[in-house]
Amino acid sequence: MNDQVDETDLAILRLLQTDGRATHAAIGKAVGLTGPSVYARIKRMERDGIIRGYTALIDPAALDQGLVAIVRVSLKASADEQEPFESIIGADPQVLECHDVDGEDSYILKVRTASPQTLRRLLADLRGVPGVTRTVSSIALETVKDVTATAVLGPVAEARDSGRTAEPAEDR
Amino acid sequence: MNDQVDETDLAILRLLQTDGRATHAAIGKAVGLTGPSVYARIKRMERDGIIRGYTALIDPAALDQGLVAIVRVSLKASADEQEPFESIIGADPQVLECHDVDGEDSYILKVRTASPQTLRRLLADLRGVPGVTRTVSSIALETVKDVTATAVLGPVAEARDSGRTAEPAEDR
DNA sequence: TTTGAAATCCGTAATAG
DNA sequence: CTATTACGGATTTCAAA
Repeated sequence: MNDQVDETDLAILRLLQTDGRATHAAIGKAVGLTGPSVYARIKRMERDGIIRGYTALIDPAALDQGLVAIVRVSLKASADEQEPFESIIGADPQVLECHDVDGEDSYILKVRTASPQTLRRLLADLRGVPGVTRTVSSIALETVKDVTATAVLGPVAEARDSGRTAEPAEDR
Repeated sequence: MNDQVDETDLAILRLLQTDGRATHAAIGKAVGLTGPSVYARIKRMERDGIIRGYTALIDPAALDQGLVAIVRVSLKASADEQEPFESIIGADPQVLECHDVDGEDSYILKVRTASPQTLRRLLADLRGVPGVTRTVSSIALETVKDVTATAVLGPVAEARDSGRTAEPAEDR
């Protein structure tokens, strides 16, 4: 499943997550390679889908999207209700995340809006989607942390535990 | 509060969110400016904190961080319990988001781990933090959507039309 | 993986609108 | 005040070994 990602690759990924516009030469100096070597590794990882792309991190407040809310959505338990919901979610740029979760809820969303009023409108839209029976919103008073960078913990090769598939973590 | 961000800036931000490594020349061609003009605008937005940085988007599975969970945390209602919690959250690279929310919960986290076992370990750490009285986890069976790009809906700091523009501003 | 090289790009400066 | 042109230096990208 895991493509070959050695430690040099991990170091490159770490640097690219810190600065997505770092030059190949600078990356090379940090990892002990030359510019073209770094270039080749990056191109390979882009081809393999390990690097999905690059993006600028924008201050949401500057785009008048300063309000964050987590929305838990309950959907009627019939298979054909998911399709319209997910396509609407995908089309709304104010919905940044949508996770199909186990447990009590059907989906958990992270949304960004300009104000409580625009959030209200968004929630009204969500509740209008066929199958949606309930939404519970939690407005973020403050976002303590919000990073996009996936943790780069170490070489992927080692298989410490590959137990079975996800079972609900029963915590309370 | 809003810095001056005109429609050209918005177009640049949109392009940079789509491709954080786009060249100034390419951006310029798209928005009708030359490379140096784009460069000046970008530098200004970086200085103003509108552009916070650049990052590569990495496939979490390639870094063995394929499991996503949303964790709701309840904290004892005393002011001095927040500090240790937030500092621990900030130090853990597996905690990607932490929102201080209103409502029933104290915090809502988004975490990434390798497996249910590592999630279990993370939750055990969280429950060990002084003041934490309860955690409720929802494991993502599938992440339907997960974007970092803030929606760029339209001009923020009011724009009086200077002629016809391609993209009308919509209030949402 | 490295070196080399060509095309492109960046970033500054000076100028013009 | 912002955009454009001009230009030296850096970077990307592709060869070849």
